[in-house]
Amino acid sequence: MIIDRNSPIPKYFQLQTWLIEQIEMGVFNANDKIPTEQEFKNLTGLARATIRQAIQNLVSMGYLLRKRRLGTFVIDQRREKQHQTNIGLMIPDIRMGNAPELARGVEDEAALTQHSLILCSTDDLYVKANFHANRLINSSISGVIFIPTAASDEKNYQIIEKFMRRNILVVLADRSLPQIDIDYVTTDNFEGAYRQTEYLIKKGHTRIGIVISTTFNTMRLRLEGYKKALADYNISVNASIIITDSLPYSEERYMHYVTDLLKQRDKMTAIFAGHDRIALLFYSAAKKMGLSIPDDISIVGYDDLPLMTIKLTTTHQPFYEMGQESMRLILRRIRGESGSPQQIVLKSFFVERSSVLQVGK
Amino acid sequence: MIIDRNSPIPKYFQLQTWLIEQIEMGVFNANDKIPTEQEFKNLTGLARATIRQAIQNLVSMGYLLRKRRLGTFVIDQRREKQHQTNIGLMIPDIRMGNAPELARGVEDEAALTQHSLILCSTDDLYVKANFHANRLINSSISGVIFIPTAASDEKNYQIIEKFMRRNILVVLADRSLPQIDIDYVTTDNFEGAYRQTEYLIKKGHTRIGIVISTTFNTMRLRLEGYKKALADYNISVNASIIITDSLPYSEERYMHYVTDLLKQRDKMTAIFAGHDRIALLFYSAAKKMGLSIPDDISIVGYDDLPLMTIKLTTTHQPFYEMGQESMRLILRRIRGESGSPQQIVLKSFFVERSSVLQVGK
DNA sequence: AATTTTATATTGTATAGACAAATATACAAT
DNA sequence: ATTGTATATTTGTCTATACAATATAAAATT
Repeated sequence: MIIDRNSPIPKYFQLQTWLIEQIEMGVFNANDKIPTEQEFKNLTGLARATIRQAIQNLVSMGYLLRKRRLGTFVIDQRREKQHQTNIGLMIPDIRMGNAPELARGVEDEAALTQHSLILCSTDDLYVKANFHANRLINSSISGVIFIPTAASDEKNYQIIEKFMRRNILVVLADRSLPQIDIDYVTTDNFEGAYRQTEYLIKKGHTRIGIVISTTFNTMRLRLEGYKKALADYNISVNASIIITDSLPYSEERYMHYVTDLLKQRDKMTAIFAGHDRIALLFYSAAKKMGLSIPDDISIVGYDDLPLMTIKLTTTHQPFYEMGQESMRLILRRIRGESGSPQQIVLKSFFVERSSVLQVGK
Repeated sequence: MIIDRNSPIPKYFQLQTWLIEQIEMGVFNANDKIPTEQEFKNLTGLARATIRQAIQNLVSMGYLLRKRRLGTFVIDQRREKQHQTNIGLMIPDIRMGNAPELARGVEDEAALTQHSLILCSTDDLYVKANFHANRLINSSISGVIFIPTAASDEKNYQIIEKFMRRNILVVLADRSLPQIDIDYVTTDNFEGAYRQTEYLIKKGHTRIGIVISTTFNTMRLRLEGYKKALADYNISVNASIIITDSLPYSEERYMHYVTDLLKQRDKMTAIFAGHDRIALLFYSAAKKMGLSIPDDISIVGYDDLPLMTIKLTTTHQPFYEMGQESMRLILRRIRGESGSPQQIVLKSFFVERSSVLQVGK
């Protein structure tokens, strides 16, 4: 039976753990009435006070609710979860690129339903992500928006699983991971890059270089988009002006690539910079080498950072909306919407400024 | 005595409320031993089980701690507060200027003690600040770093008081408020502006204009620093080239001021832009008017935004450190450090680039 | 049909008493 | 000096019992 009278474990405690087990195993479901004190007395042979002690403990632990004359009922744990109103945002660095836009999108959407945003910067490192994950789990969040780190896919899965094991909702933003079926929100990197490369071709450019990191699948998709556009227009490219690097972006390293490429500028008339910060390196390097953009070389970027005075032709990614959508996904799941994982791909748009010259004709 | 035997209020409840009163009134202090069950029995005439019921309730409410053989002790509520590990950051907009730097400083410092940062953007509006304040209070934070909004001082006080009434620690960052004695962290805006103006003077400039908002005391201090430097060097200024505005910054309005000022450029050789974003407007406007910086006019900014390609001479404000210091102040208070409110003024430093020309000589 | 009363089941409050477990302290034995 | 033992104290566990309060459901009354 439920109670072992020879055990040194207190009887009230035996009853208490048995009850918790039943609830967690779903034998007693949310809002179910559990046996009355009298029934437990008959069931276990314990004194009413002992039974009360067990039940009372579970009441103060939030498992049970007692109603005079009516009985004792199991509290809906999911409902309780709705009262947890914190959402984690794990982002490489709030100071980087469009991270503030994304954060603000999440925040505004969260505020609509009285949710709060807990900010965690991972610096793209597994160790930091893991550290913050543990903290977030401890402070009992109901969901997390996670931008995978630059670590291996395996490591990123570990982080995600850690959340999922604890019933914390996970949405990936911007970057997705292969072989994992989970809600995510990203932008049309392939299409955006295709569109942008096509624009260069239509501006008369055929010799188009690219400098891009391949750390994240977003970047790899941009590279694919660039290649597809060239293929579709039957343009073959000199492999020496396709510069890729699997390590995360660093200014010094990329400054080398940029300078190298500018030195071989007889090989090309335009360059696709993997993102706006790389494009800016071209502006700096060009200035040093006495070159002018777009007169000596055309440049396109990607991201549309707020650059104020530099008129860079680029693709705007809707980071604010990405934040909003990620948050909306989590909220829908919190509300109990089930169904297969959703992949939301947001439209980016091309912004024509004046860093590309019309050539030929 | 403690228990009224004729009252319809349950006796255990009477004892319980009496105990809470004693604790909250400080009759029983943190770590004090309260009477034993036997003593309470003699004191109140209640049965031991009834006394236990009262005490047990306070244990599960977190007021008391029982130790076998030793007795029952009052838990240090302040110590307990350390277990609430969320800190609010109320900032105008995470996307604006150096807000991400500050947020990251707060976050990194908070992470050291396992604290989390809840991000709230106020858009410099009282209503939003109030909305977030209510939310933060509900999610039980232990402290808040508040950057006062552009609303009246009175309204800002209301927000602060709301937190203080609930024993939530408040630290002001960047902007301080008059007539309120509270912890704050800011930078040496007066000195920074003085230093910068002095630099212009030493570069041979005597006719120096300024465009600055006076909404916040940080800005007013910069204006004071500018005026003091000129006075110290016996330079009198044409009031028409001192342009101030008490409304919060808006790009369109300031573009007018900037353009106006550039049109009267015969009146001056250098301009002190209240902050870097205003300085950037000068770059844009100058470009349109075919002017060159610094050849036609010298510009200094303030803030040291990451501008990449523009070589603006400006003053760097240590926003990351400001975040760190704000967080450290809160942590010290959480740890129970008392003492009068602290005002921390961080040193900013002048960054000489190439937006100022040597004149005269 | 609507209202009031009554019965009853269930939890809530309260008492009395007994023994168990733990631990600080003092003291004894090794 | 360490280890073991005894003792007193305090909280912990458990039983048995009694009556109170409350909400539902059934019965009685209007």
